[in-house]
Formats: sequence, C-alpha cells, structure tokens
Amino acid sequence: MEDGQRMYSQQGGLTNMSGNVLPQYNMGQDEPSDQRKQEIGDILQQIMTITDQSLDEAQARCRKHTLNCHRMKPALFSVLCEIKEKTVLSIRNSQEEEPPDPQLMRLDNMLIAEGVAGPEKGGGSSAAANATAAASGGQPDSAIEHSDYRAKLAQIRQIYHTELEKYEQSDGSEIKNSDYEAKLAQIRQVYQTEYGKYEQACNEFTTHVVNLLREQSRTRPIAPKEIERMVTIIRKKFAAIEMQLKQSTCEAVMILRSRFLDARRKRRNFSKQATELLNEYFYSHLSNPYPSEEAKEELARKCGITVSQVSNWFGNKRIRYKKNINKAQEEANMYAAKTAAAAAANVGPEGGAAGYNVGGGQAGMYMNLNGGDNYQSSDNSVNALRHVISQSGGYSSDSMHSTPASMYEQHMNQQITPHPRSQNGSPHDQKPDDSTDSWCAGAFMQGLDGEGDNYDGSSDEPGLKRPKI
DNA sequence: AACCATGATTTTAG
DNA sequence: CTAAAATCATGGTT
Repeated sequence: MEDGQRMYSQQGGLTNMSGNVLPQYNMGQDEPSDQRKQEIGDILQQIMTITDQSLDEAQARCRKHTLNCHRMKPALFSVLCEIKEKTVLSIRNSQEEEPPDPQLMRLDNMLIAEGVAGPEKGGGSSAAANATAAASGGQPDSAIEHSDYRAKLAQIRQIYHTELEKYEQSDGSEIKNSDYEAKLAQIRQVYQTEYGKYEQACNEFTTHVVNLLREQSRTRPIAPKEIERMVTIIRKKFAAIEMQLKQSTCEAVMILRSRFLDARRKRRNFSKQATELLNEYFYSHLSNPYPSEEAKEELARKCGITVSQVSNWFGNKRIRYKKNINKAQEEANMYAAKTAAAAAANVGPEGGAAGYNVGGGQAGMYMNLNGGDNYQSSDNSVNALRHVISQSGGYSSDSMHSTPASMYEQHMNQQITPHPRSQNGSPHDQKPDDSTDSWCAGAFMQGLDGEGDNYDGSSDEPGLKRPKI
C-alpha cells in the first residue's frame, strides 16, 4: 500500500517533469498562443493537484470525463508516455524476479515439518493444500491488511495462551501426546483460516489495484508491465505479512512443543505419601516386587500418579535397591538392626513370621532380608547369610545414609507391624513362585527357604522360615 | 558448584 | 512386548 502511494506520488513527479518538457513541446509548435499556454497550464495544474483531491465518486467521474475528452489529452498523453518510456527502463531493471525468500522457505519447511502447513494426516484439507501450493509455487496470493493482520495475530496469540493455560492447569500430571496434537491441530486450523483470509485479502487488493491502474491507464501512461510490477510489489508487501503470520505460527508451535516437552520431561518428585505407599508395597512384597497390572493401577490411583509412573518407580526401585544393597552391605545390615530393634521395641507380640520366635525374631527376618541382598555380591548364600549374621554384632556403629536409613526403617516397621499384604488391598500380586527367579532376592531366598510359597500370603519375609543357620 | 536422590528415557537382552 | 541396566535431567541439599 505504501508502494501504491509512492507510485502515485511518483506519478506526480512525472507530471512535474513535464514542466521541462513542455517548452520543447511548445518549441515544436510554430506559434504558441497565450491562450494555448494558458490551457496547458490549467491542465498541468489539474494533473498536479489531482492526487490531492478527494475522490468523491461523482466528482471524480466528472473530472475524469473532462480530462479524457479534452482535446489536448492525446498530445499530452503521448508526451507523458515518451517520458515514461525513458524512466521506466531504470525502474524496471531494478527488480525483476527475485529468488524466493530463504527465510520464508525456512518457515514453510518448518510449518510443513510440524504438520501445520503440510498435508494433514488423515485427511488433507484444501486450505493446507492451498497453503502448500501457494508457498511452493512462489505465488503467495495471500494477505491481510496490516491492521487486520495484527488483529489476527493477536487472536492467534490469545488462542495460544489459552492453550498454554490449559496445559498448566492440567498440572502436567498426565500430559499426553493427544493433547499436544489437539493443540497443534488447533494452531493449524487457525493458521489455515488466517492464511485463507490472507490470501483472499491479497487477491482482492491486487485485483482492486489492477483495476484501478487499468482505469487510470486511460488518463496516464501505465504500461501493462507496470501493472505487473505493481502486482509484484503488492505481493511482496503481502508476503511480508505472510511471513509474519507464518513466523508467528512457527513460534506458537515451537513454544507449544517446548512446553510439551518440558512438561513431559520435567521430573517432579512424588509426594511423600505416594512414595510411602510405593515403598510400603515394595517392601512388603520384597520377595517379588513385581506388582500386577491391577496392583499397579491401584497404586497409581492411591498415589495420584500414572501406571507408567508406578512401573517406572518399581523398575528404578528394584534396580537401585539391588545396586545399593550390593554396594553397601553394612548399611543394609545396619538398617536391619535398627529396624529390627525398633520393631522389637514397638511390637512385642509379633509371632507373625511363621513361628520364628527365636531370640529376636524380627531381627532375624531383617538380617535375612538384607543378607539376601548381600548374596548378590557374595558367592554362597549360606556363607553370606552367616556373614550377615556375624556382622549383626556391630550394628551399633552408625553410618547410614540419612535418607535411606529413615526410609528403610520406616518401611521395615510397617512391614512388621501390620500384616503386610492386607495393607495394600492388592491381594493377588504375585504369581506363585518361580516368577521370583529374576529378582535378586528370589534366588537366595528360594535357596534359603524351602517353600517359595510365601508370596502373597505372609510372604513378605521370605527366608527365615526355617533357615538352617 | 558439587553432589546426591530420583523420576524418566533410552538402550540392551530375552 | 517386559524388565534390567545404563543414562539423562532435574530437584534439592550441602
């Protein structure tokens, strides 16, 4: 549009130039009369001021008509054409075909890659096709006037922000791909709608300008090439808007995606309670800490996390439990002693563990438990067990990690005090025996206790049933 | 800043 | 596919 105005003023420049030309023209005439001079002066005056005049329809029509019918018009017109001829050359050389804007291409590529502009999965929309065609065809007949465009941009932004809020609202507890896709689809739709409008506006405007120029070409010299050029200029202008639209969309997509990834990636510690529940389950099913799908669901529900998170947790827990145990026997033993002591103190009548009342029944249990862990590193289970037991003497020394210690202690206690499996209400978690094979405890525990039935039932403390110490 | 605990992801093995 | 193992990345602590 600015170009359009510029062009008009350019036109003014041309007419001004005719001031120089006029004498030549007059020189060509034998005897320029004063009257003629006057007439020409009037016409020039009219031409020069024509752009300043308001374009009242009727008035304009009238003036146009007058101008067209003026007897001097053909002569002046030809002169103007002549002058134009000379100036146009330089103008025309200045531009010409320009390569497609790399930036725009980049944006296009990205939009296509992000699925905003490209063919839609599962049903290409015409808008998308149009967008792609227009973009690749180098014929971006698309635009919206600046103000209009800004409004659209604002709209897009708003939609985007709304989506963001929804995201944050959803707490990230379970951000799914589908959410992302839905939002992306929304962006895509907005984009395509806007693109369509943009296209339409551009075409309308171009048509308008072309018509205008055609109309004006009757009164002033406008070559078809110039019209073409004008169209190109308009398109260039509109292309800038197009680019902004695309850029904005890209930005929205990028932010959306980064948010999505962030939400997905960000690690959020589970609540104390959730961890407690999980640990509870873990330790109470230490012999086979592989919750069934139902158990997982139950845990997930109780902990306010997803089933996958439960699975992750157990995966991590198992591996880390094992690792940690291997690495630090003493610590484990210590925990055992501690918890055993605590349990002994807290729970007098425990008989729970199948008639294992000897001395510190609980202590034995824990020792065994921890011993089991040790076995991983040590070769012989019996030896290991002995080792553990012998170590139990030095429990007094205190050097456990603060965190694990309390944790273990806690859970150990829980393990003892209430009867474990009834707690969680996930009755059937373990498949009967042999599933324990893979689990580290399983091997030695099985080795220790004759029957591997302990699962599910009073399973928790596997060994110890009647270990031959 | 270094460090560790921990949830999540990726890689590997079956 | 599942699970183990390795690894990444972050939250929280020191």
